[in-house]
Amino acid sequence: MTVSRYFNDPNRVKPQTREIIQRAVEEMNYSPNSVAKSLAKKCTSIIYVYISPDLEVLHPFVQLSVASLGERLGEHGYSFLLSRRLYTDESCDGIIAIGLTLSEESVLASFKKKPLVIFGNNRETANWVDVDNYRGSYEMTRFLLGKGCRRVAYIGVSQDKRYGHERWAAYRDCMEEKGPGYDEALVRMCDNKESFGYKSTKSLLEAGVAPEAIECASDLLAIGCIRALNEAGIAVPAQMLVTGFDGLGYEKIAHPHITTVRQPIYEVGIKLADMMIDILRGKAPSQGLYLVPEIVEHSSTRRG
Amino acid sequence: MTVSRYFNDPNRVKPQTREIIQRAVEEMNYSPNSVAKSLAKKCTSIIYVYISPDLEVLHPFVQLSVASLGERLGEHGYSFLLSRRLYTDESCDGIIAIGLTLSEESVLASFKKKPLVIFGNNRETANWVDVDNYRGSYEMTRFLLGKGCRRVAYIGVSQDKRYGHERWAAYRDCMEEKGPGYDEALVRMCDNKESFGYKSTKSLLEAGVAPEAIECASDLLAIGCIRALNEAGIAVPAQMLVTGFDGLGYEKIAHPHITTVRQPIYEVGIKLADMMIDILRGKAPSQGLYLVPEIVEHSSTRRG
DNA sequence: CCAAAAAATGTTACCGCTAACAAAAAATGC
DNA sequence: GCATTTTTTGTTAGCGGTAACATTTTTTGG
Repeated sequence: MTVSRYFNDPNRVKPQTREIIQRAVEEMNYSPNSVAKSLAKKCTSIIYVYISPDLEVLHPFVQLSVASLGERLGEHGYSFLLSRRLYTDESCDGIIAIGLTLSEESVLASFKKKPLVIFGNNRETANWVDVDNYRGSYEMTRFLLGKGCRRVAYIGVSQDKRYGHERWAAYRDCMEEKGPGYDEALVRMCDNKESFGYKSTKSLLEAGVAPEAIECASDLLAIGCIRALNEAGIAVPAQMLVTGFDGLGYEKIAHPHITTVRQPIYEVGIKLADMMIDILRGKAPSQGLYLVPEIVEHSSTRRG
Repeated sequence: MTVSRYFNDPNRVKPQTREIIQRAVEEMNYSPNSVAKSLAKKCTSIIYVYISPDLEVLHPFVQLSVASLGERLGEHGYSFLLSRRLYTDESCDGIIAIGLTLSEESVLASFKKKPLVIFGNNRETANWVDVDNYRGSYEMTRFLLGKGCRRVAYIGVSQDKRYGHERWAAYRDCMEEKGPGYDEALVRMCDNKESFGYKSTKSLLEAGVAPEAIECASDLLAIGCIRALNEAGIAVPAQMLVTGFDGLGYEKIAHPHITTVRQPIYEVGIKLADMMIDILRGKAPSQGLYLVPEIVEHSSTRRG
């Protein structure tokens, strides 16, 4: 009846009637049933956000979903249903997937009915947003070379993580292209944990390769790195520059604060949401989007 | 028709028919529309999880909701809709609220239609789950006294945070009841940041109050505390014991690893979910539930 | 003041499922 | 084989909205 109009476009009911309805609504504490609405309109205003169980719960990308992604969807009138399982259920308007593994990608087939946006560069299947790890890492190496360092050591995350490989490859390429060349003796690869940063640094020091800077593939590694340097009596940044990667909070726990490559995870969330909304509104979106991380300098590379 | 039965209880259709349906389902890639189901059954299998915007996005309690709470709800067939705004919309079976402020509590009135479970000890309004900060802190002080320390210093989180007050009060009471009494000279209150842990420790050292142990109200504070001690050449734990509170990951970044009071945030999520499910199943639940945090000893208090 | 146009409201069918009951088919017992 | 019970399937109405059209009321203009 007219009440439906009242809720969807109050201007389309006569002011008098509007008041009558308003009073009645308040009196009976009525609010429209959005389930019925969804059924009738064949859209739910719900976006299904899938976070791969492969991602640890404490992963910052999990937070991203609650933060910027959720906010942005909310601004456009969408709710989001978080899940760590794949449902075939389709009571949503679209799906945003975070941290998809290859095997999970196959399940996407069954999801083809609904628009899909992925965090990660799935070049073929769907629209995606990703952080350009390669470029961030490349620029960090260049940044250190620009500071006059020649012997830049690298503590990387082992290659079975895609981001670990990308960051390392960028370091290698930059050392080749803009620096003194790539030297394996200056490189250590390990798991992304504080204690491995510590061990790798010790290993570098013991090897006597005498670097002028240590570039770490994560802030966590850099924290361990700085601890090892402290123990060895090597001052940061006076005697050694140290850099990290991520910029999600850990860089400010260490002292000195760590110069890092800040991953724009909030922007990722925004872009994921925007891309989805564009699709739902019928705009043909860009197929893929790389976000460029940015170097944030702190005291671990500031001399004088 | 019979298809509905097939989906809800396959045993209630004849095996032959079952196969026919099965084949048809596969052929047309059919899956039941859960929106229509919700409308007909008048329940949605969706739990609305409200996280107060007052909580920083990076707050571990935000993660908890994605982790254990979400998992548990999922196990029982519920999805959860995360939100940082209060909707009057009622397309959910129940509401779980995290980090409610007092002003938000008033909005609960409008939510009375749906069962509500709160993280925090709202003694009056609703069912709740909370962590017993007082008890955790009390036991930590006792733990240090039990190690033979008499002069236990305290770096606390300022009192405008409820947990800050509770933890401090427990320290005070324990020092009174089980120790040498409460001495304000041994206490510093500050914001919950690494740098304030550092400053407060310096302040304690400069004041010459000569504590044997420093109890910090959070692991973050303890990290700063250890840094200050390192700088001053005071060895932990050899010359000074240090403890933290939270046990959410930070305690393992510092060296030595910090003895802490682990907040059972995963259990909180489980309990919140269980409480909600109990209510939805018609069981009268316990009104409130305190979860007891637990001391986890690491090397920052281990001598010999 | 009346016809025509515009604004406001009402009517009907349907979104896709389930509950509750009705009917038909199969199994059982004597 | 027939009545009775049990199992299986079908029918109907309705969940609470919306779209599309129909109807009524109000406004407008000459």
